[in-house]
Amino acid sequence: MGRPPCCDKVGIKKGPWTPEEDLILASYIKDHGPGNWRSVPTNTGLLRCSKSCRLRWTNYLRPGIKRGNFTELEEKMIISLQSLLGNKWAAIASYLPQRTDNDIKNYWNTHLKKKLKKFHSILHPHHLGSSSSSDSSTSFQFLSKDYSSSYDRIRNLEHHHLIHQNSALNKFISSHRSSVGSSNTSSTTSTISYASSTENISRLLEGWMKTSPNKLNTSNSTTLKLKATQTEEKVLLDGNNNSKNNNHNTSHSGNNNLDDDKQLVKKVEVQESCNDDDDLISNEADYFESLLTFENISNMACWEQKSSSDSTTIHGSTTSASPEPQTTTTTTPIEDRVDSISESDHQGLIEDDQNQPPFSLLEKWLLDEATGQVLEEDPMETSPIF
DNA sequence: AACAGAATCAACCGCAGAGCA
DNA sequence: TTGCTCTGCGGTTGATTCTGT
Repeated sequence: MGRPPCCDKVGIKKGPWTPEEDLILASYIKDHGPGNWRSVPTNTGLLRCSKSCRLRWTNYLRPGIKRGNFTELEEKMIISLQSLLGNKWAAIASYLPQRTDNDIKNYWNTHLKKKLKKFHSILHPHHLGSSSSSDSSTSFQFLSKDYSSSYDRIRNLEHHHLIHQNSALNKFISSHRSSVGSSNTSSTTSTISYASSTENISRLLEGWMKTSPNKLNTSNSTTLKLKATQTEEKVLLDGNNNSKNNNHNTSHSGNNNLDDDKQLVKKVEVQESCNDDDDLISNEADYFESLLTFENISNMACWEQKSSSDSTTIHGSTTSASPEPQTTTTTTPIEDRVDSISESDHQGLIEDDQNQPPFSLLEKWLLDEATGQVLEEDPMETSPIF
């Protein structure tokens, strides 16, 4: 005998959620925590099925969700992860904790797929129109393939690149996995994005944050996390820029050949796309090439390592997000390189943090909100989802 | 200003795996 | 072991918004 049916199909409301429904759902989850979705509609009186409630919560109401424009960093991470994991949006989303799988999926389908297709057409102008047969799950793969299929030498080069990428990215992923895993149980999840992304709900729930226990600690960690996040993004972006600059001023020992080859790739691309008419396209090519570089992926690993060390630096002993269990596996030479890059950049990270750009108005508002003290323990933050 | 087509994204649908009775 | 529900995921849809004419 199984369980009783989760919800009647009759009388179930569909379509967009109203603010009132959001309020009811958020209030309920505030009191009871997420989970046990089957009981949510009956206990709240919402005429929604449990599935719809869960979806609404995870994709919209859940604290910590960032909405709106994707940063270049996020974009690159999505493309890289998609190439590695395929259309595993939930898995990809786990590396972008502030984004939902739905959001990432939508962004991929509406933006990135087009960009990749466009880039494909740059590589194969004579195939214009035929690339439409490529589906989203393989678009990055075909992109990568484009590099390798045309020129044997480039193929070998790309093979090496992929090895480098996978090594570095796996490192990045494994360290991030532990980070994500531990942050799930930590109490330092930022509440900033929640306020910024669902301000309507936040207003509806005014007083929630201000009456919940533990807010002081959270506010500290929130403030610091905001800074940390800014730093992380800056570092990675700077890293990418640096890596591009390093094409001309190679500073990574052992990368000379790769850099030379990359320039060769670039030249070939230029020849192939000689009919393309504007800087936009060449910029796109640069952009996508940067996605394929070892340095790019390396920087992700560096960024991850930095962020963990940064986190301890910034959080100090008070609100450290989670002891980042750095895996101490035997490292390959490539990983050694990644490590050395990371270490050498560590100091720069701290400096970066000290040179934070001024907070935006919203951030300021949020900081004020956070330092208004208020914060106590948010029931949400103890939930496994966060 | 009005319309059409394109773009966006919240929400739905159906499936699969895990867990429970 | 079986049959059922719950939960999560990926693909798709359709309403809304944006943009160009």
